[in-house]
Amino acid sequence: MARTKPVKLTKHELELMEQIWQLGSASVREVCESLPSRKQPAYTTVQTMIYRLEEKGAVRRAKKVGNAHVFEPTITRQATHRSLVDELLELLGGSARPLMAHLVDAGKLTLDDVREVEDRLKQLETAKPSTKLRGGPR
Amino acid sequence: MARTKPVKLTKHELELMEQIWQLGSASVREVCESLPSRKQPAYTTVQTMIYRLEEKGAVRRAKKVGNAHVFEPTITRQATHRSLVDELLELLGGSARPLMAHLVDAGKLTLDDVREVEDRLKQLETAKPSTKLRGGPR
DNA sequence: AACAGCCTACTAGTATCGTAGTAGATTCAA
DNA sequence: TTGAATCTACTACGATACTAGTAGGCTGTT
Repeated sequence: MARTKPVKLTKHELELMEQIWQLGSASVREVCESLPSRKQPAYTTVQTMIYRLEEKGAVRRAKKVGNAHVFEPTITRQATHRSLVDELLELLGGSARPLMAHLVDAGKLTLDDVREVEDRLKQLETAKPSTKLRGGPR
Repeated sequence: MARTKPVKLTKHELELMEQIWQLGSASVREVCESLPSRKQPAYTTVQTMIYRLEEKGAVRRAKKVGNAHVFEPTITRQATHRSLVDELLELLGGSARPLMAHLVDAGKLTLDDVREVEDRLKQLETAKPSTKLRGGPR
C-alpha cells in the first residue's frame, strides 16, 4: 500500500487545513474569512501559510477563479487526525491506556462514549478477528 | 487553585524529561547516558536542552555533586502527559469520540482496555457524581 | 482607457529548536 | 602541585514557523 509519509503540520497549519476541509476547496481569501475573527491574521500571513501547506503537500492548486488560485486538500482530515493520534500515542509510550485514563480524569469520556466504542470493538472482533493486521504494534 | 500554565515542550525535550522523571533527578551526564544510544546527541546538546527546560520551568537545579548540577523535575509526568492529551483533544475538535475511533482503527484499543475504562467510569459516576467539577468543558 | 482593488510572488524580521563548539573554571588523581 | 578530565556558561548556525510588508500583475468598472 502506498503509505505516504504523513505530512507534519503545525497547530496553525492544522487550523487552516480545518477550514479548507470544511470548505472543500478555497482561495486564500476564503480561508481568511472563514477563520474566527479572534485569530484572523493578515491576508498575506494566511497566504504564506497556505503556500507552505502546498510545499508540504497538504494542498494543491486546483483551479483559478479570476486571477486567484483555489486550493484543495491533498490529504484527508481522517488520515491527518490519525497520525496526530499516533504521534501522541508514541509520546505517551505507545499504550492507549494512560491516554484513556487521562481522558477519564479530564471528564472527557462518558459512559456512553465508552459503550459505543465497546460495541464497535465487539463488532470488529467478531466480524473480523484479523484486526491485528491493521496498525497493530509497530 | 494555582493552575500553572502548562509548560510547552517539544518532542525532544519530552524525551529528556522522560529520562529525568525516570531517574528522579539527574545531571547532564546522567541524562546523556540514559538516552538510547541511537539518539545520543553531543553532551553539550543535551546540556543546552536541559538549560532550556530550566528556562521553561520544567526542571530546576536541585544540588551540586562535584561541580556538576543535578536537575530535578518541577513538573510531573502526569500533568505533562495530561496537557498533551488536552492539546490533542483541542486539535481534534474537543470531542473524545473521534480520538477513540482512531485508537480503535489503529488497533490500539482492546476490549479489555475499554472494559477497564468502563469500570473506572462507573466507579466515578456512582461514587462521586460531581465529576464535572474537575476538568469538565472549558 | 484608466483606475481602484484584489491577488500573487517574493522578501524579511523575530522566535524557537536542534545541534554543537569553545573558553575557562573546577576537580581529582598521581 | 600539576595535568587530565569534567563541567559550566556562552556563543553560534541552520532550519522551521509565524508574522507581515512590498512590488507589480490582473481585472472589472466606469
